[in-house]
Amino acid sequence: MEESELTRTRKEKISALRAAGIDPYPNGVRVDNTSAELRARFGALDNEALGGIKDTFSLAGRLMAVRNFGKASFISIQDRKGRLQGFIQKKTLPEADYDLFRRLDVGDIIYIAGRIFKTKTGELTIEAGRLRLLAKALRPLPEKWHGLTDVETRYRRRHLDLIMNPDVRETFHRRSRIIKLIRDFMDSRDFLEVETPMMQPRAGGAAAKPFKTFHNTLGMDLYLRIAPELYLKRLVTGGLERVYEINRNFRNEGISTFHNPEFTMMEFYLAYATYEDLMQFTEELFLFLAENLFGGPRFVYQGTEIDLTPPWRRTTVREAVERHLGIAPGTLDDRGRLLALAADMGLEPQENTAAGRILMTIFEEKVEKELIQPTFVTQYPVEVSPLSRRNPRNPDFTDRFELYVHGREIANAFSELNDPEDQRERFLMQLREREAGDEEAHVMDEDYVQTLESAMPPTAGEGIGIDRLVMLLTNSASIRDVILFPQLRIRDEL
RNA sequence: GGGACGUUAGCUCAGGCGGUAGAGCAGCGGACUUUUAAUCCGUUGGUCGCGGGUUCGAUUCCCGCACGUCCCA
Repeated sequence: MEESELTRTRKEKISALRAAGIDPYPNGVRVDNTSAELRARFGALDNEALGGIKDTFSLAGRLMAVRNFGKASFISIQDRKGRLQGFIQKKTLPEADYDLFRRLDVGDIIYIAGRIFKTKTGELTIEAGRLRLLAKALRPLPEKWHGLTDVETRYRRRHLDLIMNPDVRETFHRRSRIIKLIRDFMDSRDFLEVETPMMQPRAGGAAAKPFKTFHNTLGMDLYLRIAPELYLKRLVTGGLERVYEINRNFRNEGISTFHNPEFTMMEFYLAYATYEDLMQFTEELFLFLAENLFGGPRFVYQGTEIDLTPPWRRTTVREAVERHLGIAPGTLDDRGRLLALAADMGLEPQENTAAGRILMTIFEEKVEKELIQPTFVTQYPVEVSPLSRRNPRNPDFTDRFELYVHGREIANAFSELNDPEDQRERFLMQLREREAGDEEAHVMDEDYVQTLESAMPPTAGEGIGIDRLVMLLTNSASIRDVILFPQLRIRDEL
């Protein structure tokens, strides 16, 4: 893009500053305070009390506003904690500093130091006795009243979004806090945080298409991981017993308000536990987060109150579908009835499609979006659960649950399959699906089967989608609002 | 992949049934010592997303494309 008149003017200002012996990008300045510290210390004092304080305080940040009254000006400085007002007077500043002030633009990074007082409107203010330019901005800030609202620009120029929109800063502060709280919770349960490969020779642990890359020296294909699952279970087999990882997964799939190609997942594995233990564990974790964030189990997401008070509803996939369709319990166990139901819905399953897959299609199409309050959906078909332990009473289904809140899957967990021979059979079943054209069927992983042959303790494991959880807890409608740099198509122009 | 909507100044937005466009903020010049969207006077700034078609003439109409948002698959 052609250089704007505004930028050209600013470059001329920089030249003029340099000609006057002023470095527009100096370094080494120390700042003693943040806006919030000063506000906390002095915000409650009146001018009489403040007048007794002879110390000077310094503040650095972005110049967000200038209100000029001839020989006096009010400025607004924004740092990481908020904003504080500065008062600039010709008579209290060194002449060189005042000259510099006249050359500043909104958007510049500056430093001021001086005594603190309150204006007659009661606003806490630093009366500048010194002023420095720390970094000159060449581009103007977005409009001061409406800010930056264009969604595309907000994502592509996140720095402007963060400068202009306090809500956005708050969301990402909260995201960080949530992840810290999760770590606190996991630590309190004696878990070990680990890191496992993001680049894997086989992309296993989930049903998804991977991104592929190539290692030049090793001369081998590698895949960005779609899940850390198989590595974490190797660690459990190795005796670590309680492990978790909070890290990115990569799935080569569509992008939507709930999907980003790279997303953050916490996976954890707990030896000597079952999926039923994890339901309680999940309730406790979410409640811990809500207590810390909201002071209780209830919060509002997109206009709907969500109540995390345990115990949460539990239902099997089949019960959920039967109740939703208003059909008699057990109906879905009959393959003919199942096919007919699917056909009625226009789902067109193939004659040879596994019953479990048809059931899941109906569930995903019709039931998922109805699960508003937190709900554990259990007993997933074995066909779609190649790493889960079979239910002892009904081996066509697995001891697995997914957690749904506000119609979206937030977590997925199961009692882990630790029988190496069953695991090999499951992989072979997946291999047949893959050969039949299912690109998301699990790959064969002999190395993992060999791990299980060394005996993995009975274990339960769970994955929690951190971005989706943060969406819920920050009332964000789109996953792009909780990921700092969401994936967008590249644009040629700047 | 399909549908709807959007793309006009740095930002937020108007507008034009076809004759190359306006406002506010920002910028620039000026006034102003308690404002906080400061105010007042003056003023600069545009390949109207990109490409093609129709036309004497397209930013406007038509087609295609790009990018984005939302919805559906």
